[in-house]
Amino acid sequence: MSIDSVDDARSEAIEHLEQFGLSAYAARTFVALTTFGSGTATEISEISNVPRTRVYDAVDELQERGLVDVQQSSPKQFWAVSAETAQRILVQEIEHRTDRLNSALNALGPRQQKHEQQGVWTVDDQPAVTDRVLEFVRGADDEIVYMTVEELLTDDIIDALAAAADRGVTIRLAGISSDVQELIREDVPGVELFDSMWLWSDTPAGRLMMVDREQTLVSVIVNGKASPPSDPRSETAIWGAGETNSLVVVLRTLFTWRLEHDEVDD
Amino acid sequence: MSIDSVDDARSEAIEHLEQFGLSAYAARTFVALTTFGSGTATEISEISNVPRTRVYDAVDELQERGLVDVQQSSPKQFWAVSAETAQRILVQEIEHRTDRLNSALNALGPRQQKHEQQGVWTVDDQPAVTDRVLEFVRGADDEIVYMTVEELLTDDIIDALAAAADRGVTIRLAGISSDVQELIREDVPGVELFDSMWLWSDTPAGRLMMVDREQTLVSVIVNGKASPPSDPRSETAIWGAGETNSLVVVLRTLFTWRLEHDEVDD
DNA sequence: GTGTTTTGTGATTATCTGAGTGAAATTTCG
DNA sequence: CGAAATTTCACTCAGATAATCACAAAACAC
Repeated sequence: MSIDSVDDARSEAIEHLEQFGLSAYAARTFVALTTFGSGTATEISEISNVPRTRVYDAVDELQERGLVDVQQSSPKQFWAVSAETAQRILVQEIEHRTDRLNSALNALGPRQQKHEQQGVWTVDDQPAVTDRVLEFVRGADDEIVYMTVEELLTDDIIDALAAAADRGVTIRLAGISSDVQELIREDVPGVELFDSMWLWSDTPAGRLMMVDREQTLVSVIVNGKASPPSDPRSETAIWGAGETNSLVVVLRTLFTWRLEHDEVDD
Repeated sequence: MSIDSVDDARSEAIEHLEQFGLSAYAARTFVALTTFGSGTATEISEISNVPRTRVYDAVDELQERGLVDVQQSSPKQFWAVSAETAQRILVQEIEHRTDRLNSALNALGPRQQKHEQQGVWTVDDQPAVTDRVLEFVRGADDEIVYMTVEELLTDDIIDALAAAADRGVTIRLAGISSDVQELIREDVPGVELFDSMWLWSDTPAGRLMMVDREQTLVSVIVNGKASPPSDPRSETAIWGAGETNSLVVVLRTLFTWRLEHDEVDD
């Protein structure tokens, strides 16, 4: 293990600890202590570059979080919990927080979801688009039509589709190469696969979906812009909901025609 | 649901969102949007007290985290994801972070744990003490002696003890009322229970433990100080490790005598 | 089409937290 | 007791973020 890789790990650990709400001093102190297990303020200061006089504050902070124990002697000795224990402590804090956040948000009164909407919303970045797709799939009652390319048919989406199928939702999938079709059939029983070459046969792909004929989403990969090989996950989507929503109307027309036409071939 | 309870939930949600790294404006904007589902900058400003001109920055921040979608019209409309989705997004971020943190910490080189130590370390607050107890139990190889009162024999400790018993560690427990003894026997097969009235029969209880005869921990409940009914979870412990550690030597002597003496009665 | 209001963007100021520094108080040890 | 180290405390400074303001662009009213 080279000096650099240790230094990298060190600064990465510090960075992440700060994101858990620790001060810079506390984070650096903890990392210093973790490499040794224990040490005095002077020792900590030397390898962490934390001013010696402020090590004590940093340790106080860590102690309150249960990450460090102290030996009441002079000079004081400080001891850090193991990486595993630290992780356990931090994760537990987070879980507690997410629970409280969730109940607080729900206490604000469940708002009226879905239903009629006028405009069209835009979502940026692939993870966010995937989130929206998942949300739609999870809320589906009757039918899901989903056209995409394999790169965008990730495991979490397949799982959500399978769950929807389980509760009786009709799944209609398109855009899958025949190789993958078999796999999908196994994972999502009852899925209905149909061709879709009439669209983006070779274009910079995206997704196209309709749920219960009243929610629709269209996305495109937009890495054609500045730097093609830079970030392949730049995707932009628009979506709309409601019987009379313009985007819904357009896509429903398209899909309906396509699906009916398909039934003949099938 | 009264105004106050809604307000409470609101500020609590804001507080927690900030702890996830959101700015105050972003947090308040998100909460405002969550109550409505969607709205314009002016509407958001009115109920969130975020300066209208700053709502846009706040929304940018939320958009980058995938918590809000935008409608490109004038006036712009903003839409917030559901509480469930928000939680999913945030938890996923956190999980990613803890993974990276853990590997970074482990990359710092596993330090030499346990072994000979000179002094005794002090731990404050009940959760932290429990953490240390758990750490000891998990690292036990041969034998665990644990004396405590029922309040401090929580489920996670019982689980850890059961796991230790599974891998062949001898468990010797004391301080349990006979009512609970039966339960313990079921959860931790092979556990050895012995009496302990010679200590703290009715005193402000604590814990006393020894692992592999080379790690020991003593704790006391200290709520006798300022306000008795204030915080019942104020516990302070000291622990030490190593064959020759003074605390270990003392406790080992006590325990050894006690255990041998006990065998006769048993 | 023009004047007025609303909306969006950018620049500017104020406030606050936390990093960094240094001076006193305490302790240890010769 | 005095010197050196340790520990605590008070203070300055910088960067971030909250808050305000000024202006351009768009929508609306008439």
